[in-house]
Amino acid sequence: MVNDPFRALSHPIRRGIVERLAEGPATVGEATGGFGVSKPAISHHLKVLEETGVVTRVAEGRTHRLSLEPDVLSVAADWMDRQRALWGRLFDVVDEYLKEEESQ
Amino acid sequence: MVNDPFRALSHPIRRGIVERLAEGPATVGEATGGFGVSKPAISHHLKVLEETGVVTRVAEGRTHRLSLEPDVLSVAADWMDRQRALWGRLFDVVDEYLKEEESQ
DNA sequence: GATACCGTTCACCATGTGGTTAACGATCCG
DNA sequence: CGGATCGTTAACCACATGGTGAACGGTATC
Repeated sequence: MVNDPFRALSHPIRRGIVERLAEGPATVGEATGGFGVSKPAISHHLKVLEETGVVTRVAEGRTHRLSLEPDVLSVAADWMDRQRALWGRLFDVVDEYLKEEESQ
Repeated sequence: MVNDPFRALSHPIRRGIVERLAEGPATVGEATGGFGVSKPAISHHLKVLEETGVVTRVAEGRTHRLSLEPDVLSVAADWMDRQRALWGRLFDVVDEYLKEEESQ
């Protein structure tokens, strides 16, 4: 299960990187500054984001330009939507049950 | 970061359990059958789901009734929605970036 | 009471994860 | 050329994760 967007999002630093890239492409330095960890640690998180397909990278001179891959993230977003649709229906079932209780 | 729904969802077996519970409460056996791992492994995954607040449990005789906690899962679902709203605008951002490149 | 069943805990193991410092390669700039 | 900058790789470490078989505690069933 190497290509798993949920795995990519399971660490707060990686979610932070995704948040910044959701606003637009950025270099490694721009996208990862201020997390309070060393550069190798950042490099590792970027590797995970690349392996899972969430982020792509293009070398530009001595910097790298990072971009989000919405299609891959959509796999996770769509899964969440499907589950939410189901558990939302559970609320309705409970509501109906409670109304039936009241009317008796 | 112990109470992190993303951590709960980072393993396919735990997502499978969530999928089943999204259709309604179930016992451990009902919710976790057929994953092809031993009972201790299942027990551990349930522990993670409980620790992260995604699942609650009520003992009923010798079985346990598991229920989903939508509020906790909504934290993850809402985050995904916010990001998706941002990366939905991303196509325009990329267009602008490419136009700036061309005009230079 | 004996036995089967549901699910957990215990002890253990292999691997993965996340972090560090040090060194490196490549690129830009004086 | 020489030095600063961007980001990676290498080597290492501590801890978390995910799995197993064995044993256990309650609860139902006969």
